[in-house]
Amino acid sequence: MSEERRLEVLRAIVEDYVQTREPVGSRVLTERHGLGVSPATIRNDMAALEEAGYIAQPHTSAGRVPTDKGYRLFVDRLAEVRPLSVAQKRAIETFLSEAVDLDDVVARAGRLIAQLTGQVAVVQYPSLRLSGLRHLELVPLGDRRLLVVVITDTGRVEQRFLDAGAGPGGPSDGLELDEGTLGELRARLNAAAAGKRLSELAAAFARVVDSVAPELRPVVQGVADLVVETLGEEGEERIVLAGTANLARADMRFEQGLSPVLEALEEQVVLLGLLTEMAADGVAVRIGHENRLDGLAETSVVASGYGTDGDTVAILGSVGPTRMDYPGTIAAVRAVARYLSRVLPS
Amino acid sequence: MSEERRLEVLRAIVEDYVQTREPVGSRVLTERHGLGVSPATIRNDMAALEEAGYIAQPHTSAGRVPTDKGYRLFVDRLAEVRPLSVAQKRAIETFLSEAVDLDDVVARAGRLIAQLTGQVAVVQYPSLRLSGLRHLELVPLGDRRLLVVVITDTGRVEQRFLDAGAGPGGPSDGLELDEGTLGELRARLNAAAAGKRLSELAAAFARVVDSVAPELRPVVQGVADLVVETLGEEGEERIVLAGTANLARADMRFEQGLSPVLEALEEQVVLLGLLTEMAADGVAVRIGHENRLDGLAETSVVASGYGTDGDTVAILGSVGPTRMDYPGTIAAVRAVARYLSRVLPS
DNA sequence: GCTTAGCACTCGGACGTTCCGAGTGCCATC
DNA sequence: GATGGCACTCGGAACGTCCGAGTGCTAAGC
Repeated sequence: MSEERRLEVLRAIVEDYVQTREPVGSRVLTERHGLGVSPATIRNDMAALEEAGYIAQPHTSAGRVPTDKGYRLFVDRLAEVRPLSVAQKRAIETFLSEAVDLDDVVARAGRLIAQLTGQVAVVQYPSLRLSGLRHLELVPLGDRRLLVVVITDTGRVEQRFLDAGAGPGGPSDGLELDEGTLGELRARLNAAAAGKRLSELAAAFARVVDSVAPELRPVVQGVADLVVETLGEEGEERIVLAGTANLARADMRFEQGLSPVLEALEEQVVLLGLLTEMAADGVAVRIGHENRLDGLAETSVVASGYGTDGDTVAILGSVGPTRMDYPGTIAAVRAVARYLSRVLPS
Repeated sequence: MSEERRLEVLRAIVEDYVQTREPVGSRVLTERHGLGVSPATIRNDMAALEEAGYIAQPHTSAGRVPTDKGYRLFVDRLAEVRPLSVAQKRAIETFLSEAVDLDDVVARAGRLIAQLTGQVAVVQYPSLRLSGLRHLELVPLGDRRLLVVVITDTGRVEQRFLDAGAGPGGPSDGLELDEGTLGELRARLNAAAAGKRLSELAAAFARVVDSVAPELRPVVQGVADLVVETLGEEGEERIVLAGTANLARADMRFEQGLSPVLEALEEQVVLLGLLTEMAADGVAVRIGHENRLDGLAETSVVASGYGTDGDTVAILGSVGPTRMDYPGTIAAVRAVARYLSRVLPS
């Protein structure tokens, strides 16, 4: 009973099951995959594989089905990379390069993954915390309110309102924040902050605060606080989904129904946590119960980071049933992550 | 056979069916709703209602089920408005007012509707075409590229790249778009455009183009074109969904499965078209086949416009099975639309 | 003229039984 | 160690029966 053949049997089971969605028995295994031994032999191997926890029987007198552990072994040792076709690669490249802005880039990446994998795509916007500041804009709204617009070097644009009259020691009622004053502030703040990461920003702003006229300090401080808060805020991470309809396709029966799956996907905070955990070099795979979320117990997640110059600024991936085409999904996710990194504003 | 009682019977059928999800027969009708007549009488009325197309039998020896036409009559003439509780209203108000920016407002509105109706929420971002321009920002990116940021009076922020060297008669290679020049342009453009709607913008910009130094004209023209294009572009309309998981709940069986429903909801362009069609004073209802989308043949859409000062700038609504609680859904959609209008930046 | 009681009729779905075949584990043999 | 043979299990399809909800119709009643 060679160890090698046993693995071969596992691979055959996984591939067959992924394709047919039926528990696979010893006979079809010998017929459809050229294993060159008899069903009885296979049965012995299967018994061993079941003993070791790689496969299981839904019920007596049914074929075998891979377990999470079985898929894990398959992904780690048995799956062969299957590169995309040239046509597919070109399609990805052109589709992404036609995007008009960051929203569009992210949306297109999602649609690509959903389409290539036939599953649900998850794409995180470039994280604000990992982005540098490109430009800071102050827009007077009248009534002493300011609109602060933060533009990052990853292309995100965030806006916040600031009540310039608020806070202790706010400017006296007579203070005018005219376009000239604002322009000066804008120039100074931008000069101090350009290109800086969150960790360096607070200090840079502090120096600006000290350098302006005393009556302006509260306002500048307010702006500085708001910017730091905006870039650092956990809640501002954003995720988009695509291809949810794929989950409802007939060939995607989930044991527990898809309610829990959809619910898990809607919990953006939790989902984000899962993705963040998965950040790693290259593509990471979480199978079934490996991701702790109950709703995703019957699903696997294939994810990869992306970002300019090897800097990971966010994560994207594909979610599907544990019984998914791992090689294909991994190839698709990797390809989209790569092209996305290339297209991002640098 | 009074006309009045017949309508009463229809109302009872709709209400009972919505609640129980079972075809309703003549007996339970007399028992559960105080109609004061015998089952046989009801049967006569039912035969008439069926003849007129308001109800139907799934099969012989089953009770009756309302048709789309029946729901329509119910909504138009029989449904009583059921105002939300004070607690609910307060919850809406506080939850919306805690939003930190437009994205957050829209997302929260969606979650509210999804939660109040137990269905899928659809919320459109304030339409760019219906928004006025609040502020225009020009950010130099070096290499003669500009980032043009458009901020509307509805709070949306859009960004576009502009290659200032492109186009016929572009600036000579030596031309520097320094901060000073840009500042001047920014001020002029904003002065010309502030508060203007799309229709008036082109003319206003044209005057600015004429007033600047000849070598700057191509750049200014480029910015003007880009802004007009951005505000006018159909593709830039945005929609978010919330509560998709509600569709998968056990009590939401669709005849055709929910695949077509999810697919229809993912087709943002088509969905947007549907919502736009529904724009009207107050809340509009589309029942079953009334909305032409095949995927939504088994669903109804309840939608309402929202916007400051009675100006409708976008639409939001709820999508659920035709067998939905119309009074409750209508009340929820209307309430959220109202509070949203109040919270929007004015 | 509308309402009602009575009654024959229909039909979907629940329930019980049978039957079949896929698939297994084990054992003796090669 | 691999294989053929064999008894065994069990899920699910197929089929028949039965029951009751619900109907439409007719004739009698208010």
